[in-house]
Amino acid sequence: MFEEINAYINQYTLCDVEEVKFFNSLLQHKIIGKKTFLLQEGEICKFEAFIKKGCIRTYYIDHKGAEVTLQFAIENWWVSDIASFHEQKPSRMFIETLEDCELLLLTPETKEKLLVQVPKFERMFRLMVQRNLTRLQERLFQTIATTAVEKYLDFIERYPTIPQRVAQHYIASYLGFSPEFLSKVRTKLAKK
Amino acid sequence: MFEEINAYINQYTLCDVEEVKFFNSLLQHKIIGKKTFLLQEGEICKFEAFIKKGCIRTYYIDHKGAEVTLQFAIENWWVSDIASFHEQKPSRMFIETLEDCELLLLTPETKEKLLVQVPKFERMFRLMVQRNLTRLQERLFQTIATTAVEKYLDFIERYPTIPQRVAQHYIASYLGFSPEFLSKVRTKLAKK
DNA sequence: CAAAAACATTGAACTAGGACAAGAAATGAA
DNA sequence: TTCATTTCTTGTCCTAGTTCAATGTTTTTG
Repeated sequence: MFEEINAYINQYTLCDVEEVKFFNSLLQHKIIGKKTFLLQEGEICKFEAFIKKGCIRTYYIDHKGAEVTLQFAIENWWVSDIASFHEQKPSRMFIETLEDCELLLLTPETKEKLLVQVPKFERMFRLMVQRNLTRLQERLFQTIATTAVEKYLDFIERYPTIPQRVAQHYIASYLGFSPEFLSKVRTKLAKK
Repeated sequence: MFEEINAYINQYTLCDVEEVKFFNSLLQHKIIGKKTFLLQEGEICKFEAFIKKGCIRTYYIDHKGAEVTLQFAIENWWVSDIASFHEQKPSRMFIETLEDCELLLLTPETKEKLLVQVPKFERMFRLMVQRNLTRLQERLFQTIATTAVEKYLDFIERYPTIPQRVAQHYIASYLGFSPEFLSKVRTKLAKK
């Protein structure tokens, strides 16, 4: 049940058996079907979810009604709206399963319990957020500085398994352009 | 000397006098003139700098030679290349003073010492990075989903003091468009 | 397995913003 | 206080990406 997540945390902190046991005891196991919302705009995010199985997408809706995908998360990733989760304030985003999923959840309460009992997890979460931040800085830079073709090529190189798992227009909404244009980019690349 | 930074950390954690003293003892005071690089691409970032006085900008240079500004930092903000600092690997970015500055610096060593001696600082740094991440998520969304006019209006509302302190073309490079176009946006807005 | 729904492709007309060039204004250094 | 440098503005032409609409394809569901 906990192999994947324990392997994950081991990348960040070395814990003894008791600590790992305690950590595992706090996790809530959840199975959920595809095309289901874990969070919708306006709700308060009650979870940080580790994905054991499946694929999840987080996105915003802009004032013209268009979706902007923030993240695709697959096995061994975490999903949450960090701001909403930590400050327990209404979220601006949607979190939706794209496939049937198997998740392990922390709640604000269990996370807090964990951090109080085993403070070394503070460091792990800090490092996780730091990586995330670094990645997002790169992505912002790319979004501003590169062309559609470059963005697409970088995406399929960086996340080679995602295109096989999610609809193409979701990828367009991640890269920041229209589905039609992504289609044109792809045919252009295919011709070469 | 330490009023500002101690007020800053008090927002995040309550420390007793001894802890604060220890924290302060680790900080290195630095005065540095304007138009000076604290970090250049390829170098390893040796600091996290708290700004007591002055204004600093961090930016990337893309493969066409154009600058993309990641952050303007002023009094009571921190600047660093987090990825380079923590992993002690070469940076992709430039950090440059725009005004004469007075800084308080942590190095990888002093930060580590602090975290070992006073682990509650782990939490503070985690929360700092989390806020940063949240803000960057919003900014990415905005970059993708809004027009130049909207971006500019949001910028001057969010950071009203920055336009008086930095050259306009830096703001353009933050917002992700050309200086000429920002100028046109501004004249258009002025006419209304 | 058929019908419906969701998704992808292609083309034509359009637009937000870019690139370039030239001049005006501000800042700064001696 | 002048000359040089940097910054800002304005105009013209150009292009990457959008929008809309039509058609084809794949997936889902009853």
